[in-house]
Order: sequence, then C-alpha cells, then structure tokens
Amino acid sequence: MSAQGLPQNQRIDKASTVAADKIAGQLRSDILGGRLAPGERIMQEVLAEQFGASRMPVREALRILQSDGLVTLISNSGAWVSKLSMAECAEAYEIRERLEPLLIRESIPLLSDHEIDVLTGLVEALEENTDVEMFLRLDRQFHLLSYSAAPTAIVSEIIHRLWNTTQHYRRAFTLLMNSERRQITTYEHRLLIDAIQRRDTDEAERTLLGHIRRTRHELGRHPELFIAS
Amino acid sequence: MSAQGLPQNQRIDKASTVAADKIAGQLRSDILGGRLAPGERIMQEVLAEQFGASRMPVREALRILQSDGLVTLISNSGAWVSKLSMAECAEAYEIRERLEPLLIRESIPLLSDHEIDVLTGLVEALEENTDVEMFLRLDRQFHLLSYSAAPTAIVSEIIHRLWNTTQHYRRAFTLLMNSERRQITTYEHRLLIDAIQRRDTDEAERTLLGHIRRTRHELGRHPELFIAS
DNA sequence: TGATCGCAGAATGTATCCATATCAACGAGG
DNA sequence: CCTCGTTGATATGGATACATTCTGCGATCA
Repeated sequence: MSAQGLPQNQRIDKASTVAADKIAGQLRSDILGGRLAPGERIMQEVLAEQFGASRMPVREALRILQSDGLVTLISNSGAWVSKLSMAECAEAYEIRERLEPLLIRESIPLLSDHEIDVLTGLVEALEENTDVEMFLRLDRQFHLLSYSAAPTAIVSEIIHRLWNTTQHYRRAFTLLMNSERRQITTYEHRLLIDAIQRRDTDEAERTLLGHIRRTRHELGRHPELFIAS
Repeated sequence: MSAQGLPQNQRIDKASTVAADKIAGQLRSDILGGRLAPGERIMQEVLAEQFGASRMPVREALRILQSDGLVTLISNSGAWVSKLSMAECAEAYEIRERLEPLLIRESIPLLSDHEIDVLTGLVEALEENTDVEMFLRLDRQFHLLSYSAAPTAIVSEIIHRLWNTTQHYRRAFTLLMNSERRQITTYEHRLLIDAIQRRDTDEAERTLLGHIRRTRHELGRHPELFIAS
C-alpha cells in the first residue's frame, strides 16, 4: 500500500498543452454557447478533422465532457450533446435550491470588498443589458462569483456542473421572459446584492432560495422547451 | 441544428462488451474494496498488462472512473486514486444531509412491499454482522436500496458518487467504532426502517438527517484518518 | 558547499491501422 | 403488404508504434 502523494495542484484549469484538453475546451464552449444543441450527434472523425488531430484525442475529449455531464456517450454507438427532460431540469433546480444557499453562506464572509464591487457592477450591467447571450454570461458570472469565496470544493463542482447542463434551457427560457418576469429577476438580484453588501448571510440565503425556486416554478410552465426533437 | 434523438436507454449499467467498461468495473471494485488506497498511483501499462489489453482501453477506463470521482487524472503526469481531505469529507456529508432526505422522501411512496422486506432483512443482517467489510456492503446496500425508487436520476447519481468517494474513509471510521457507537447506529437504522415500513416520510427524513449528521460530527473527531501519507 | 543546468529514463500523449459492432436498406418469403 | 433475415456501409473500439513531456539524478560551476 505504498501511497504516493499527489502533486499539490490537483486542479489545473489553465489550458494545458494536451490536445484533448484543448478540444474539450472548444467543445464545451460550443455547447454552452448554444452552437451545439442538446441531442445533436457528435462524430469523432468530423471533430478530428476540424481540429487537425487524430480521433484519439477527440475520444479523450468526449470522455472529459462526459464527466462534465455535457456529453452522453453510448458504447459502440456514438456521442450526443446531453439533453435533459423537464423532470431532470426541475430536479437540477431542486438541487440548486438546496446547495446554493449553502454556498452563498460560506462565501459571503470571505468575499473581498473588491469582489463585492464587481458583483455590484454585474447587477448594474444586467439591468442595462438587453441581449440574451450577454444576459446569460452576466447572470452566470454574477452568481458563480458570489459563490467563489466558498471553500467548499465539492459543492462548487456540483453547482458548476448543474449550471453547465442546464445552460441551454436557461437560454431558451430567457428568450421567453416577458417584461414582468424580467422586472422580478431584476428585483431579486437587487435584493441579493443588497444582502451581500451588508454581508447579511441569512437574508442572502432566503433571497437566493426564492430566486431559484421561482425560476423553477416558472420553468414548469414551459414544457414546450423540452419537446423531443 | 439537426438535433437527432438519442437512443432511449441513456443508462446502460449491465456489463457491456467494451473492454474499458470491464476494466473500469474491476478497478472500481478494487478501490471500493480497499485493495487500492487513496493517493496510490495507477500506471496505465501495469493495468494494461494485468488485463491483457493495450493501454488504450485502460485510459478510457480511467476517464470513466474520473467521472465517478474515484480517480484523479493529471495531464502528462498520471493517475491516482482520489483522496479527500477532512474538510472535503465533511463537505460530502453536508451534501448528503441536504440531498438524501430528498431522496428518501421521493423514494418511500414508490417502494414495493418486497423491497421493504429486503430492507428489513438488511437491517437484521446488519445487527447480527460483526465483519467490517460486510458492514460496509450491507450498510451501503441498505441506504442505496432505500433510495432506489426515487425517480430523481441526477440526485441519485450525485449521492452514488459521494458514497463512492467517501467509501475508504467510512471503512477506516467503521474500524474505529466502539460498541456504544455501534449501538447508536443500530438504533438509527431501526428507527429508519420503522418509518419506512409505516411509509412515514417525514419521520424517515428526520431520522436520516440525524443519522448522517451524527456520523459527520463523529468523523470530525478523528482527524487522524486524514493524515497525509 | 549548494544551486543550477542538463541529460537519461520512464510514463503519458498521439497517430495510424485493423477489428468489430451497429444500423439501415434491400430482398425473399409468408 | 407486412415481416423477418441478410448484407453492406459506416462509425466506434482496440492494438501497435512513435513523439512528447516530466522527473530525478548527477555533473559542473559560482
């Protein structure tokens, strides 16, 4: 049982020199950016040619994305962009309801003043913004940054995954939001940033929980986003 | 954006004909069974020879186990059996506290009478058992079976992952349990199976939460399980 | 003496080729 | 006309060989 220690830095997010990582990064960006739709087939050879590499690193990239939950692999059959049923999407939101309050609670006391300034700026940018892609990016940045100081690596990873796998449906949902719904979102964000500025963890938790829950309920009213295609 | 549908069965748990799956299965069993310790190095060539295969399926197997959280891969460096710090282990229990009550609540109404009989049998077997490996197996079977009827695939997967990654520490912890502690566990299991038999979801949730929380607190008193080796 | 550079060995990453499984089209039979 | 079996094309899985990167040890120089 000679247990040799791991290198210190278990997480290396910076682009590595490994082709598979680069391909995975590009693919991830394509999926999150909506350029690849859920259910769409991914073929190894096409990707390989596209990247000027052999199929080998592509296969590894697909495995990587599978562990991110972004791609579904089936033996001897192929790879598809993961898709969620309405039930699964609702489930993702239920999990977020239970875990993100934990994250914000752990994070708030450790956020720097500078980070809170950035968060405030993001909320303001969100109010002025009208573009859907920009909304998705800013909203994601705002929430994930608000959790970023939390020292809880495992929860963070789970939440990142859920944000990734639900990204496509948030986009579709955002497109459907009417002005009333946008107003509500704006207010929720204002309440949340206010609580964060005052470092009122309890209030932040409550507001966040309501924010996610309301979104889940709203999503339940749009089953058309999940029709099998 | 021609989204072609995926095959119906996204999950194929039965042993496939694919070598990588078989290797992954064996490795998983080795890790969960304690024959491979956290932090231990895994070398592709050794495994390949051991299975009479080339390094290629081994690499795929390692990716699979990475998505299970059992293995940590580092580019251009190698693979290690995942290990947890005490903080991460405590975090895993905090997540379980928040998600497993959800699972048991969703599961209980859908459990068949037969499954409840099996659960009852497992509790009895646990009380009579004295062997550590058997305890781990029975305890795991009991809890996971009690959740098995829950239609929540995502939560289930998260919980399975957490049980996997904490397995080694549960083993070490189980070895340290004194008779008083074992008594408490027995009572908790009895309360839980009683609530399940009566299909009392609220009581089951409460009992389960306490069960996990007490274990987490108890674990916090044994930092020696996490010394860097 | 110690610190840095460099080289050798080993392990991982990649490419190419071959084997095999899957699926759809086609044709024969009922 | 429908059903079932066969067959062929296509895409994935696996093996071997080669390239690249990392690590640790030792020599050299300040």
